[in-house]
Amino acid sequence: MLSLKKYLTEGLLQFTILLSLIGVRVDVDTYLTSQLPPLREIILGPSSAYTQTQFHNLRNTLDGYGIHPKSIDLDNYFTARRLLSQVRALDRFQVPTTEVNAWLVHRDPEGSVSGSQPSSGLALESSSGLQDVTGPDNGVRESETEQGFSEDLEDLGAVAPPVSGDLTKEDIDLIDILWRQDIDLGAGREVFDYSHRQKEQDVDKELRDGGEQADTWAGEGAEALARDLLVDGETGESFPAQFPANVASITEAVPSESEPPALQNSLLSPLLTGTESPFDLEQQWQDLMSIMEMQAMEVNTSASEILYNAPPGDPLSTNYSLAPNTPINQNVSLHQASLGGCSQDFSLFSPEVENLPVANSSTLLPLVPSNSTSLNSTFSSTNLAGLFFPPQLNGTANDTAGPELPDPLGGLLDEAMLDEISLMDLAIEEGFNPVEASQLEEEFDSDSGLSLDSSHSPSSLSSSEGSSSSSSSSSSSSSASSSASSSFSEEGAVGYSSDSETLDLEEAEGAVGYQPEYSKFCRMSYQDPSQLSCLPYLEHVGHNHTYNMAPSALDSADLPPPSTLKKGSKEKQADFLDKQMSRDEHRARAMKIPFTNDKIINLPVEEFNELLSKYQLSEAQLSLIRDIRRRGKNKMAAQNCRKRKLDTILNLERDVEDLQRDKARLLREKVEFLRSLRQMKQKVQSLYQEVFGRLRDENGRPYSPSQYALQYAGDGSVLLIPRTMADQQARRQERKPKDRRK
DNA sequence: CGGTTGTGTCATCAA
DNA sequence: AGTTGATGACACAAC
Repeated sequence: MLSLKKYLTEGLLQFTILLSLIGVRVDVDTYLTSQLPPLREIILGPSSAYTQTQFHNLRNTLDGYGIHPKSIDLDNYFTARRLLSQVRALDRFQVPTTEVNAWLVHRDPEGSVSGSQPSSGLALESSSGLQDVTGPDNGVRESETEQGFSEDLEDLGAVAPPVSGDLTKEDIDLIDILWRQDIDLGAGREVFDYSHRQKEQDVDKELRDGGEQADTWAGEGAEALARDLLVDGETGESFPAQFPANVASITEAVPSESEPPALQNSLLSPLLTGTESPFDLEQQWQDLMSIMEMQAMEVNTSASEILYNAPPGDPLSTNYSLAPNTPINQNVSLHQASLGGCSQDFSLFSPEVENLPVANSSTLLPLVPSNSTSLNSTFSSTNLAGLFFPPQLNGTANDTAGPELPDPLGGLLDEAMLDEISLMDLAIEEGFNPVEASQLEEEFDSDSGLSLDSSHSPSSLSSSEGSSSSSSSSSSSSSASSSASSSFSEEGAVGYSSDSETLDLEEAEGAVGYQPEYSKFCRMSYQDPSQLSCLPYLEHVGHNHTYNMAPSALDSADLPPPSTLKKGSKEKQADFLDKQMSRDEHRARAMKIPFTNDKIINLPVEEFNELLSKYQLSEAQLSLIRDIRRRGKNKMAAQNCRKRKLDTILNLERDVEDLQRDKARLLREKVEFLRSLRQMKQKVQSLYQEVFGRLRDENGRPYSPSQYALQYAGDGSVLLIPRTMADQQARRQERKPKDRRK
């Protein structure tokens, strides 16, 4: 029994590990097509692993444990994978093209090497630097990946150090393209796509090696930095080369001198005051709730505890809270103090700033509306058009209520997301070892082979089972069928039908001069002492499983009874065997049933009826035989049922794990996306600020941001329009997505 | 001694 | 209609 348990436990554990490991890399399709053909059927249709036949066959192996569960596990595993793919398809962020692009990038790590590797190099540097900087604050983080994640999150605000030399041409090209898109198109969608392209690159790298998550995550920051650098370079002295095409349409001339920071800041403030759409709010609620659930599930408890207990001054939260705060703050001087400079998009998130998260929060938070601290306040307005119509000066309801509502949620969500992601994804996905997986796979194959080996119907005895029972049963059942049948077939049928019917079973047992040889060898096939010694685990089995033996084996086991046994040992064995006998066996012996319970239970119906017809059995005997058969089969069925139940539970467990991992991945992707979006917004804001600040009216005076605003036209041109018009259009733009959602 | 676990058994349903 | 498998429920033994 203990060995059986151990075997079961270890097997399940190993297989669980295998599946979790495979879950990181394995492509379901390959399994479907090549390795496990039945799985296709299983996935496409009802699980064949749950069919009675298969289960039954598997169960008729040595013990059934460790073999069948694997097949079922695989079945459920792939079902889980399918479910997971569906979950992935949910696209909770409502991002068109997210899935396809992401998968493409995932599938082809080579293709993105040129574009992503340098970034990852940058990321490494930045992350390491950040790690050094923020080390004391993040002392609780233990694993490398966690650190990477955290650092990456820190990168949300902290841009990697300027290592522009590492940028490849592709990087610069990409940056350039994105830059132009930002400028030319001026629509939220482009920013959105860009952010996703960025995200895809990150995800790609991430998938390629979970251990490089820090690189991946920080890579984006590095890329953003690259863009930033590019922007800075272009916005420094001369007007950006990409700009004039659009700026040409501006109604007023654009002086080339730099603008006073005050004006820039006053412009930047409204820009950063992104309006939060109800959709975002709802999504964040959902995410928040899901995060709560995940917390409750205590998955990766230790990691979660560690991460959730991150110090309040953690750069992660600080970045999230600080960055949006400042823009919302409409005080020019304050804004200037926080942002430091409009041309420096990410100066706010420089490591120096991160070094003093608490100080920043203490200084900045009080200046900010109480609940307007969230990256969502800046991220929320995916519609850039709204971004370009700074509304705060008009003081419309949308301006105040809209962006502020989701802020507290956003802050919670972001922190929770970060924690969750780190604890979920890293704990589950890290440490995937292909070699180990292959070994496990081999193990699985061997096991499956075993199962196949023994997965024949009860009528055909498996070799493994034969070793355990049939070989010994050969002696016993042979004695039963040879000696017993020879003696019982005449005697039994005729002799004791009368008294056996009336006698109590036990009485009959004791009353009838029952040959010990019969009881010994007839029923328990493995009760030969020599055989028993070879099967020590059977000693722990309080019940016999002789019904597992195939009749053929029993039939083929017609060997003469071991007459050489000494009487003392015989008695001992008899006692032992009596204890080993099941109730039905006792009953059968009491009723002098002339064949083994194994036969009774495992023979096919035809053979069983044939066997019954051979003997002249009383009604009580026939009834008992049918009961024995029924109970025996039911016992097997119950065992199968229990194993199946256990497998189902285990599979559900694994499904939950997979879903949680997937959820963590999605959340991480969302963080990536939000980060990208925020960066893009900041960039757009700085550009807006710069362009607007360079505008002069006919008198050479700058336009007042309270009266005028820049607007991107659909054709990419930029117009200077009165703010009232801009607000109207912005409101119209906001209404659209709402209607679309309905 | 009570809770847990494993097992056998019965009743029942469905195929 | 009988057989068989699946499964919930229960009892019992072992731990």
